[in-house]
Amino acid sequence: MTDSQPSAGETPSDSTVPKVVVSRLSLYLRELQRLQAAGQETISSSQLGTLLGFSDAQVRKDLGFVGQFGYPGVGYRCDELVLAMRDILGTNQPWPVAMVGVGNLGLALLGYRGFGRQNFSIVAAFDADPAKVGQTIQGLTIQPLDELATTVQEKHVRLGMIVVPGPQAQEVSDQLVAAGVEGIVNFAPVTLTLPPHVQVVGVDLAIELEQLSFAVTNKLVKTLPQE
Amino acid sequence: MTDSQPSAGETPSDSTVPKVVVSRLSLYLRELQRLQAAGQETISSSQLGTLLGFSDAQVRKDLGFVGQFGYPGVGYRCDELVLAMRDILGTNQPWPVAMVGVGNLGLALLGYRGFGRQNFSIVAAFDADPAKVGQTIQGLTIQPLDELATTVQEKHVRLGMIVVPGPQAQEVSDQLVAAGVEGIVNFAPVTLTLPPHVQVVGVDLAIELEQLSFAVTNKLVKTLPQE
DNA sequence: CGGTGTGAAAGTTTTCACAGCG
DNA sequence: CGCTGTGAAAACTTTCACACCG
Repeated sequence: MTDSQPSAGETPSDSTVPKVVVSRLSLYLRELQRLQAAGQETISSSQLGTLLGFSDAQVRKDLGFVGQFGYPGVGYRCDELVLAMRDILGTNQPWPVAMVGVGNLGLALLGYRGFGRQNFSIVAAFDADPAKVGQTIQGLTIQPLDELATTVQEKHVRLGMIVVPGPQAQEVSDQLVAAGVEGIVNFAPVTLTLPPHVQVVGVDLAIELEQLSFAVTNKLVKTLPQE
Repeated sequence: MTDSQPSAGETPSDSTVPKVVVSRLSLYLRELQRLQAAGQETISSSQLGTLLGFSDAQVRKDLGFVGQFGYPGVGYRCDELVLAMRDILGTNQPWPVAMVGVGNLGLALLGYRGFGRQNFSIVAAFDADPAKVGQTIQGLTIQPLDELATTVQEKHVRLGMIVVPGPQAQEVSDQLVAAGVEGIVNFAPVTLTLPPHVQVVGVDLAIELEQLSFAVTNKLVKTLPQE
């Protein structure tokens, strides 16, 4: 019920940035971090675009949605832009995440180092299977689901990750919402019904392959960028 | 784009279907398969749309891109539409997949049952680590990378899955392309450079979380559908 | 110069609205 | 009737092109 308080600091993050633009911002950030690590100081929109398969104009327009970062005649300073993108995408602050479902995939995600790089960390893991509860993995003790609400509170968890089989996903999702998470990554192959104030991103591995089988079958040369 | 290909035919899969439409077709198929399993015979565009968070018009337009499947006054017959969608997306035929990189995530994907459901099966797994080569997992013996080309040929592999760390991904990708795969799912957090006839879908788990942290921070209520 | 930021034009996708059909 | 398929309108996104800047 509270109003929205963007307060993102200095960026004009008021207006709505199209979703597709946000997804490209993530790609820019990923590439910029690589360039930065490689010691590159500055980059132009056309260089960055070429690296990712976009036009220079698109890079500039996209960045224009969230601020003004460039130096005419020079381009963008990598480290400055990395900082700005992280601010905008939210990864300058830590994000404690709760995972539900510690099967094959859950285990793998617990061990995935890539999350930490962007300030996400899985701080609690839950499973409905009593045989799994109590086991310690990657330093985390698997908890029963009835501890979810308390733990979310205690550990200031804002995001949940659903890694249970499809048929259980909606119920888990309801529990995460009741516990107060603000966003959910859903690895289960079902569409979740959620209150509108809870954000969701779905990752269905079979669907990704399906997109590919369509593209291959139809020899789509159409679009370029990945992810 | 000028004139239309008036009804008549069955699958006018000639013209280019926008990428965003294809991704929704996958969601329709997923939902339809669930409905079918639940015994539902028919469904209208508005029911299907409601289930997924789309408008009825969008469902009809999307389906209109790939054919004519509906019965006025009735809707769509679930089993018919499932078959048609699978034909279009390519999952009525089997897709043998080669996986490269058998770490945490690779292991989890090897055990993931969801692929089989859509006719994908991982028929070979490769790793550069000599300690892993020769191990048998899920009935598959891990092979060295130098066997990639031969195995791709022998097993008629058309798709590859890259599950190696970022720095190795481009090289692996080059090898997959050289071996003749037509499409790649890339789980490594880098953008690959590929010849234009090879299709790619990128899945970067950290980026998915990033999209969520942006959405949560900016209280985006904007868009609805997942995946 | 080389390169940004940005209006205006072109192109694409979504929504509307309605004829037509079983 | 209820619901599809589809042109036409509206909304949105990308590309173009150019003023301006260091």
